[in-house]
Amino acid sequence: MKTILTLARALSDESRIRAVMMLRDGELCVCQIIEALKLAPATVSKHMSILHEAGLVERHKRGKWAYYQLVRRGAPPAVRQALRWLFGTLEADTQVARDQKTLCCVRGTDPSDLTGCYSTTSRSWSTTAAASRKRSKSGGKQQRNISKRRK
Amino acid sequence: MKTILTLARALSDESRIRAVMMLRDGELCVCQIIEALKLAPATVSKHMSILHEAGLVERHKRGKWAYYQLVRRGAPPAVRQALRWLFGTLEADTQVARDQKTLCCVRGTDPSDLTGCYSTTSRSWSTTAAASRKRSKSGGKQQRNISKRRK
DNA sequence: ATGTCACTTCGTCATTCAACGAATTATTGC
DNA sequence: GCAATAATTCGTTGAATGACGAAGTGACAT
Repeated sequence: MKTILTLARALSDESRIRAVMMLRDGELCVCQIIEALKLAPATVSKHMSILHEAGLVERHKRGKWAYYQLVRRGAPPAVRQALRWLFGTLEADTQVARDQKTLCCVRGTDPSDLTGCYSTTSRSWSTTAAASRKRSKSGGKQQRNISKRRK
Repeated sequence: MKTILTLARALSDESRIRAVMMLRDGELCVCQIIEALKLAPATVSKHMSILHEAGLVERHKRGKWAYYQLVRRGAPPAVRQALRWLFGTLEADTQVARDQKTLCCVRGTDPSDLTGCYSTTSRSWSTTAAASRKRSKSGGKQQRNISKRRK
């Protein structure tokens, strides 16, 4: 019961579902997930930790980067079944498709080129937003200070 | 995405999971679920409404009683897969087993013999507990909504 | 019609939780 | 050593959620 409750809770947040779906094509560095979700590092870290505790993802560090990937063999049936459920249901989801498109840009990039998330000269979120905007080539305006990511 | 989020949220509460598992062997009256979960009527009603909105259960009234049952055919794949996931994972769960044992007593009882949940003279939960204790071995088979007995 | 019963809905309270900035840890490079 | 970077942990805040009692709704009995 505790198992399935932890799993259901882990999957009851849109950002975490998106993160799981993003990992379908292979491991990702935390900074890449931050890029795609456009959330603060602290928030993404917490999300990944929740997914990890539910047994859905594995973590391994390489250098100063932390990479997450979906659990592989050895995963309990409850977890694998939950993942199949997700994959099957979100096959044609628009948000998932958008994220995959975003990851096409991010995946080919070395983590060291994604710097900006942790800039000390300005807030992380705004730097993150600015960086992503620069990458996506629109030098538009910048939404300040409030991020209302509520599901 | 909305679908799977609603489903995951619906299944991220222990009481609701227990309710779903209890319905595996057939429909139940709300008052029977109240008995088994030992929660206030208002709380159980809300839980069932959340399960209903997620597409996991159906509701139909007979007389003044409301019965819930698991969705049958016609249910979307996402829902059926979620249910299979639950059933498979909680196959040997101790809480689910306890509930089934409780339901052995409650299922054979006519809803009209379960009165006490809505007593106005004392708190519902304590009355509920008292009623369940009092109603030790009342025979009687599954009957329609005919109140054959007044207390 | 009046009352009772079986919920359901409403309003409230306490807890949980997602989001963030700040502080901390860990790793790399100078 | 020291600074910079990547990620995590900590502490706070506001929104969502679960619990309940009270009030409302509809069905049935008298």
